Amino acid sequence: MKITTWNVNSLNVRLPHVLDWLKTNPVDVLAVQETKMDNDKFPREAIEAAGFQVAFNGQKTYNGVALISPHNLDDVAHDIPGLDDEQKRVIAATVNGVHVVNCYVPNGQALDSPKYEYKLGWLNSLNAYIKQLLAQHEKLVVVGDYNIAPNAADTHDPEQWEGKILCSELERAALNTLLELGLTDTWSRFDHGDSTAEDNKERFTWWDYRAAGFRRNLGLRIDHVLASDALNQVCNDCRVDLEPRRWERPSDHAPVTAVFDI
DNA sequence: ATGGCTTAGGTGCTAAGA
Repeated sequence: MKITTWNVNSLNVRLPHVLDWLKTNPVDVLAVQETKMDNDKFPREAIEAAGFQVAFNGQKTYNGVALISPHNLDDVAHDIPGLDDEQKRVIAATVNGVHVVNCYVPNGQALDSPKYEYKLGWLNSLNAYIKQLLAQHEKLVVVGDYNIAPNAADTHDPEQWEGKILCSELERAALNTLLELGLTDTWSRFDHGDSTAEDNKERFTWWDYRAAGFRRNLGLRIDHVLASDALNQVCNDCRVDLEPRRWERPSDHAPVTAVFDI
């Protein structure tokens, strides 16, 4: 079973990329973030016509998440229970017995921004939600754009990013709390080359559009596939696909796929 | 050099992303 997370940065713009990528990458679940469209604008027909089931939770202009699968999406759930949040950032469903939670974690903007407080509170609520789900689902994956680089090596320039948004102590602590509930960052288990090599793009999932960020590999690893113990034990790969980042008019994020022997 | 580019909304610019 293959499960992919991809921040598409507008599904309106990126739908052709998504459908093209799925043709050559037959994954079991594709979790997308930043669809940036209301539910009544969602291209359900185009995705279903390509042979997929789809569930979506969107809003105009900002945020928005969706799950795409060739299999049935069961027990679809939206948002974080008990969290009063206008922003559409979470959708979950069960696919072939695996419960998949797709998250678009708030960016936070800067440590002195109210958005940073929102991000930390949001992560606190996510942790409580995932704790409940882990008690209910042995096979659980929590995927998405976390907007957190877990370690210094997950940035192109650890000195530049030290303590900055996406890399701050409290953000990393919130991610660690999530992992300590019983999840593993599957990417970290596999070899991705020299983590200090400037030209190694395999270690990042996002590159700034500005200043030729992709060519110069000004990247961060902020998109993750976290797996419960039962799934982690049968995970045999997790890696980023750089190809769609090279296509014309790409998303600034690349897809990350984990493979499970189930 | 805290900019660089890309998106949405709306039609000239601002806001937001990370």
